Amino acid sequence: MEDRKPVDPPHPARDVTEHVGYRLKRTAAALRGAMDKALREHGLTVPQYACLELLDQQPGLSNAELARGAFVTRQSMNVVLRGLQDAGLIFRPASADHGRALPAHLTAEGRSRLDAARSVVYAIERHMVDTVPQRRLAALLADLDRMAAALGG
Amino acid sequence: MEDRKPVDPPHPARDVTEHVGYRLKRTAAALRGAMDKALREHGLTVPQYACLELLDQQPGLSNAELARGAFVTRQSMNVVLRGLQDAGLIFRPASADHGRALPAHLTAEGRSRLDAARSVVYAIERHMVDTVPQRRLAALLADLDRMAAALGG
DNA sequence: CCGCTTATGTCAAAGTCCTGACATCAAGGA
DNA sequence: TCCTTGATGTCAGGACTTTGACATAAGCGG
Repeated sequence: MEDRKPVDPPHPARDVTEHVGYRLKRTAAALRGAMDKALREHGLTVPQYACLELLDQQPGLSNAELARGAFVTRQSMNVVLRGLQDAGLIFRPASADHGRALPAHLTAEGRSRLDAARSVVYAIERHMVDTVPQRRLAALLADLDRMAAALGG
Repeated sequence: MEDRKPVDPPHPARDVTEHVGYRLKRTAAALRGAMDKALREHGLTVPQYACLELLDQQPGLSNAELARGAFVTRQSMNVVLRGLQDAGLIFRPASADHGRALPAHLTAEGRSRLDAARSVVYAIERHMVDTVPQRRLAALLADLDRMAAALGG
């Protein structure tokens, strides 16, 4: 145990840029920026795209459920939904049959717009993921999950 | 039917929540939320804390340099700096001797506030990092770096 | 020396997002 | 039954961030 010569303690690195949190934010910011730039050419924002993607895979999600899925508040998701609805990309019934939750669904145009945007987003993600060794990918996903769970995500 | 065949293709997972980008955003959002809640008790926002941390390790950074380090625009960082300056946590000379960049420095109060906030932030990060197996940590950092670099971060 | 490029700080305007608050609705227990 | 709890949709206000633009200043090559 005393053969350990580095003066700096291994855990709290002296440089913040060495911290996991900093790297995490850095990578997330880079991904957000790349997606933002690519989606702008398709007339979509990142939250809008996330909303469409969620609705494609789980039709009928309510505003609150979409908000949790996109990691924003209900209020923010509400304006996103209004925008998508005004653009004719999604459809919501005027009133709910059960409870207050209004189930949202993609329109035909919404689905085609999503397909177009999906191709560029997937290309970005592919380019990003291809830089990590394939056999580490599962571990990476698991680690991200564990960290999120530890923080109450 | 055969035993447990991988019906879903391994690469473009059908469920967005399986994508690396989604997990990344999820984890980053969880960390941001935890930090936001903890820092609020210290009267600091996350960008303000990031700014103090950067200035502690690299005194004399300019507005633009801090903005790049905190992954925000120069305009946003300018607002952050004004707030920190009004609160007496940082100090900037009124005019620059060389160029237009105004080097910022922590005040004594800024340093003490940072020390207090740092303890809770480090506790959060420690709790998060402790969930990933120690021998994977270096690989995790490397993978995050590679992904950010691939995206031009 | 002069023009060009790059980088910086700043301002104005808009958009985005969150906090706080309120009313509604379903479910469960006293 | 009542009513407490939890979840949802919505509104208003403010805080934060970004986009676009402009003027200034250093570096460089002609």
